[in-house]
Amino acid sequence: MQGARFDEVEVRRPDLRAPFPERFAARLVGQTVRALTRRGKYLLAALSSDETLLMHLGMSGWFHVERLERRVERRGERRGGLSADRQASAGLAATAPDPHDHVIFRMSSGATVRFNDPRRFGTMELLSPARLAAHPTLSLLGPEPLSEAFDAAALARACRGKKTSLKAALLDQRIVAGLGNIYASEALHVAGLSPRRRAAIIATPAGAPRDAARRLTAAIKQVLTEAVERAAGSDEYRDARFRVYDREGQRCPRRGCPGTIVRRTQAGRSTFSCPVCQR
DNA sequence: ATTGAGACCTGTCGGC
DNA sequence: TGCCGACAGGTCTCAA
Repeated sequence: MQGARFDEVEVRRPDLRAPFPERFAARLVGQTVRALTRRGKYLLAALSSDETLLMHLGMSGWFHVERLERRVERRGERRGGLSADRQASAGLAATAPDPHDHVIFRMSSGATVRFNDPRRFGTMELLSPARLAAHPTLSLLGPEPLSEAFDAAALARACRGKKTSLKAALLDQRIVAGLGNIYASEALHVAGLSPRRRAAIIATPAGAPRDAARRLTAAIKQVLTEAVERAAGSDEYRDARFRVYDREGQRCPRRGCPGTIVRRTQAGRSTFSCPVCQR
């Protein structure tokens, strides 16, 4: 998409979690994507008109990219290796779109980009610079977890005085941007911290980082870095093997730990942890 | 002001 | 085989 123009925009189902912007397709066609970036779980396409196309995948959303130059695509994708069913659905797309393909972008580069989202929790917004800057969620996002700005001091400051649990704090996008339910559990396990402890325990009353803040910050960076490396080009969600997520009743993977993974509900979400090595 | 619960929507899976 | 409830990766709103 980057550097390419929207030649055709097909909205096949305009009612995602939020309704589509007025005249969404008409406003996109003819515009060029100046840059394609990410902030937290949001994707941003900066457009030639200075507007931004803001996209979120929700729970079940995904983008499928298909190019006209098939040979180029095959070579490019070999390293990651698409799963067999995804290749099959790619072949089908041209003739019989999936009923959950809600938006289709046809780009001047020859790429066709389909946004598919069975649960329709995803969103697409088209925002002026002013409305982008004032976006109620985006403007409040915390630091990028893999940036230098995210360190033990920043995490401790954000958690200072918080009565909520560590798990809930990690899911709060204002504290750190982009962690979801899986990697919140994973990071707490790596850090050896119980998801049920109060978030405030990682900071001194003055907001300075305790050792737990250092361990947690390092653990977040570690699990995300590993996940990105593993996920590049593959179906990460289905293929991934997690330390604790979705492993209730199994042995704790920490060397020498005799614990068994438990699942508990916190703030309406499943949390997985080892009650022996996470304190 | 913070916090947790419920809502949004569809698909899948396990149990009976 | 078929039906039913539980559960799923994320926000967002509302009421306590």
